[in-house]
Amino acid sequence: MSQLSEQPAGTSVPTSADVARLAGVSRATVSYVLNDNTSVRISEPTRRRVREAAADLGYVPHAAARSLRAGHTRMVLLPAARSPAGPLYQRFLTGLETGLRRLDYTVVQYGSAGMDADEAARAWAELRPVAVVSPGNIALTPYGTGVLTRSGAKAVITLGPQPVEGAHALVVDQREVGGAAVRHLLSRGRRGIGVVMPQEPGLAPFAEPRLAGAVRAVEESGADARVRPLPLRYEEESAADLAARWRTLGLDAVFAYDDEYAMLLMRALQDAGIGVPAETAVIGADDLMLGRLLRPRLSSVTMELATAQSPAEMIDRLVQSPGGAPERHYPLRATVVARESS
Amino acid sequence: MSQLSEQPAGTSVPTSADVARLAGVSRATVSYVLNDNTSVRISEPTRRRVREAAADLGYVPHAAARSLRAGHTRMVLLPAARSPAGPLYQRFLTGLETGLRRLDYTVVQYGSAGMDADEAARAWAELRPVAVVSPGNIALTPYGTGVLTRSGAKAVITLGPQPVEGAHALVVDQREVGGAAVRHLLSRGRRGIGVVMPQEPGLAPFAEPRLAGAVRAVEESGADARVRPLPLRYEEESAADLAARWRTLGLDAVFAYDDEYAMLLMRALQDAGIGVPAETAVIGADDLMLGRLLRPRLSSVTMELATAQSPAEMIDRLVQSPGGAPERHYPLRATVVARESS
DNA sequence: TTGAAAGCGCTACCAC
DNA sequence: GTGGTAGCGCTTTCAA
Repeated sequence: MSQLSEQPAGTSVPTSADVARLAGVSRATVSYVLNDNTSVRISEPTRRRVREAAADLGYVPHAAARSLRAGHTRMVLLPAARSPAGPLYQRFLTGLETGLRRLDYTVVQYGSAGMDADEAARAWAELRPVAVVSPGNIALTPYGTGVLTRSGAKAVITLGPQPVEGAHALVVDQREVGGAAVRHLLSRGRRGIGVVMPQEPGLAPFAEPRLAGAVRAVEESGADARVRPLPLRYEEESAADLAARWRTLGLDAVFAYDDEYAMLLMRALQDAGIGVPAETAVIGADDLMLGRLLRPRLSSVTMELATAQSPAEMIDRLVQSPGGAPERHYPLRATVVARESS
Repeated sequence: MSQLSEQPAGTSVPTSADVARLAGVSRATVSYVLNDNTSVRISEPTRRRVREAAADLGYVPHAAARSLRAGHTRMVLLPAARSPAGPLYQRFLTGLETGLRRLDYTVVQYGSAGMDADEAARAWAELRPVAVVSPGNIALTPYGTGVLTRSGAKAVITLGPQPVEGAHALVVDQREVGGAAVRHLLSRGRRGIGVVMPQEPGLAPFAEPRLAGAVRAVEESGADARVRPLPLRYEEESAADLAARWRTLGLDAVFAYDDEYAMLLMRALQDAGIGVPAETAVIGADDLMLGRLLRPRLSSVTMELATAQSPAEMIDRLVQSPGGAPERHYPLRATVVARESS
């Protein structure tokens, strides 16, 4: 058994008072030393004694007590995304976390499985986060933002396809994705354009605006073209059904929602003897590696978040000067990577 | 402006004292009512007055204050997995979260980007979680588990490929995956077996044991076969290089680490004119949908966690009766799904 | 340079 | 039935 005891039932977790006792100083001094408080001068020997005592005891400050005393936390809460943590969101998350950590925030993802929106908002509020960044597929109601701001959150930010009343928004406008895809297909001379609508739950908030953007792009182009939504489940059978009906649909192109659905559909089309791109052009989205491995190589819409400030800096700014009118940012850039399938 | 004010600078967040004042009762009564404390009888009119006051003010209890008073939290902390949130881990996570929430725990993922292991453990300990479940690719040292248990964590559980001293472990023994793949290939009469070793950072803790399992499976089979590790980056170029050298390697099969690497490599082999499975058999792992869409259809090793108790129940049990010897569970079942590529 | 003490919001013990 | 109040661990003002 090591010298650091496993607290066998009786022993309790060390507090700053324990450190003070062991170092032979007061709790105030402990606090000064461990927080490197500059507004007070502590002699070097004392500092060392305190640090050693803290290390010996394995002392770790109690975040709850600290923030209770401080009257606020530095916690940024991210409701954990429900369904598909796509590569874009994954990158966003990593960047945000590192950025915020650098600014000395604590980043916490809160899983809210099986709560309704307002219930979840109250659960988040109990932690008194200084900011909440809510991904698009998590419901955040105006009531929810109210609860959060009233509980002390200085910034409530949504990432969804649509803004939420009362909250700042990084509007990831999915219409751009559909628009870019369709403009590309039109420029290739395609006029009968299918748009895959995934039937998986949770994808509708992304799929609907992509379709809307596709429709709008056709309208704006003035071309004599049409857009047709194509419901599809992420299963081979569903894709085979669609492919079997394909020639009755009179389409010569399809925007397949994303690369994974594109792969599914393209495979089904090819198996049904429909030439890609000869007879039907296919384009996906996300520019996954897998698209480059298909034959024909899959065209895709890439997305990136182009914000003036980094999201972390934006949050920091909103936290430091709260109370401004809700901001709306539209940072999504959609670009087509044309390969062989379109 | 709605009746629920946005706390314009001056107003502060409502406390139970505010609720008490508005309801004309004491803070104690507020606490009794809002927590449905049964050991004390409160009249129905009073209950209603309190609830109404709380709702009017938008009162949300302060988790930090509550747990400070209680002396413990019900927070289960999961260090956020760094790199690849594979489908297996994704499912595990969702199940764990719902299970724990049902048992009234608060589940929180803590992003520890860019901290070293011990630093991270201290950061987690500040939140005084009652349990910590650490995924495999997050480093957890014996020192780290010490810090956590000493700070009051009743259960520290690792999910990694290897157990950690002092912590309970759900050992996801990756060797099984390599073993299953290789036994399958041997049964197909293959004798020169390559094992892809991804060069991406963070995958080594998974890749190494898979290789080890592959080697052991060959030894145990007594077959006159050999295993050869094949470094590969997840890039077309790297795969093309490997494919160009393929015939010099004298291999007739490859376990490609997972389905994505398998797809990459299979494509490169085919492009280099190497027949799959005629000349070389290929098998991946994870049984992704994409494998079924390839031609030939990709064989794969599926994994599932088969635990006696659900992980949530296991955590609850460990929390309720702490202090037992570290448990080791080996819940990984690896099964081969043989398709056309092997 | 250090220490004593107040008080953050909450719950639970004990009086009334 | 309801209220007063101590005290969880921490920081910070004020005194010494």
